[in-house]
Amino acid sequence: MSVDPELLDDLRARGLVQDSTDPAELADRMAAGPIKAYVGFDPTADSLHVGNLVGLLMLRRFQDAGHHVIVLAGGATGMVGDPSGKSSERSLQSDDQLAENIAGILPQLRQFLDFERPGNPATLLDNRAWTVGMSYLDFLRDIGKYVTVNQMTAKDSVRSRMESSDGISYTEFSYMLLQAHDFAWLYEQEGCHMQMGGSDQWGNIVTGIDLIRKKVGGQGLGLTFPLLTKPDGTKYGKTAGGDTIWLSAAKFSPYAFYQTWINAEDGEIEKLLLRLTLLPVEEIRATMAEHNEAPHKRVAQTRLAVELTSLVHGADAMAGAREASAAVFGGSVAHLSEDALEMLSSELPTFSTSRDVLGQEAAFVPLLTEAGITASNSEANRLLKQNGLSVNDVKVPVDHVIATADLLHGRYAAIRKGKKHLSLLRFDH
RNA sequence: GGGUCGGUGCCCGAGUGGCCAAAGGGAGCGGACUGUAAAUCCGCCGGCUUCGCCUACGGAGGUUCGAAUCCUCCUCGGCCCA
Repeated sequence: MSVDPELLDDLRARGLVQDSTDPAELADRMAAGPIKAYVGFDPTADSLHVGNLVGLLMLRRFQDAGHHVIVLAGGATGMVGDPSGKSSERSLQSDDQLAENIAGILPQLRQFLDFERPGNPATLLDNRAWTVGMSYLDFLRDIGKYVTVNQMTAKDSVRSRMESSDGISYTEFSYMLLQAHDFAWLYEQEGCHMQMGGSDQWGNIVTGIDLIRKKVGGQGLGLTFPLLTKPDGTKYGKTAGGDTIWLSAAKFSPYAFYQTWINAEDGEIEKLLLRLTLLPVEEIRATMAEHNEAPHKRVAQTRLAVELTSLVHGADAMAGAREASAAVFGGSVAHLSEDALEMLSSELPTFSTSRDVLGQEAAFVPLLTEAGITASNSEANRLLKQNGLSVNDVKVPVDHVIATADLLHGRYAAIRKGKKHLSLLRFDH
């Protein structure tokens, strides 16, 4: 099986290499033939989010280039909690919660890789398999003996926690050993010689490489990619509103997902295309050139939204999201057919309510709150005062009475909050 | 354990008896301008039956006509000493 010799250069061109072990050796090993690499994901929630996407795609890039990849679910490490990037101790997850989270992320971990590919099928492993049965004494003798506390406390995230008043529990302090053990185990048992991760994982990865050297006498490889950050420097994974951009359609709708990327700002778009899509670099450059010719056409944003939504939610869901977007932002919602509205109701936040309120004085404001369009009646009143609400694309006054005349096809009302937030009310009982 | 300083709205952070629903900044929301962009500007930004009322400044009591502001106890945290 031959490998794509361009992979490492491609990763560099995309800005996906933050740190790596000896670059020359890395290049040699990757060019010499298929190498086996892994990325681990801890089940901290019942879904992965965009922040995890970079790592998943990293594996995908390796697989596509002919390498072997292992995606590791952190069934064991998730029980302990990685202190990296965390300013305070986290509470442990209950067994039930953990099981639920694993069940949620496993399909997502599978989704981006090909487990049937002839020659180099991907492998999914759970570190619980080789950790759960290990006795504490064995762990201390076989792993702990090789790692000095000096080395562990040198790590920034550990150090800052040690200096903070809350301190760091022995449990979280030990996390790094578990991860190092994983790497060593995979090295020995699976012939997996390389670990990748976000830049906050560098310390954990290096600890694993040290362990491999001391315990097995082997030479592990490590590579980290930059964490995806927003223009303000904060981690990606959250929308402007502070909601996490989940990969699960149930937690973050394909429409909302699509819209997130459509709204990406110009200054970010090239970086996002490079790191979050599999589009060839030259094609991205060409898209950017086209975009810069006529920025208002938002070619790059559309490209990003289409690519990413298809990748994460599939072509059908992407098409639905795109149509909904076109309907919402393309023209007047009021002219849509009943079928189109029906379709929209599955994409947009839709609230089903009773026809009783129609024509009632002062029923509109509480309805908005009940429907979750506004957080409180006060907010609804405020928005109305500020001219920020429209029904079927017509701005409505403070004393608006929702009535039969507001209904589209006898049962829908499209409520727009500001410019971008469209919800549907459905009066069907 | 002793001493000392502190816990304010989503976050940071002013406020030491009435003019405090509480300065200022950030975030967020609406509006204008645009390209569903960025930047900028304007407005809003606890709740409610909104000229007023209710809830709120770690918790519980108390002093006072009146407390985020004073007192007592509790609780949590910083720092210093042991």
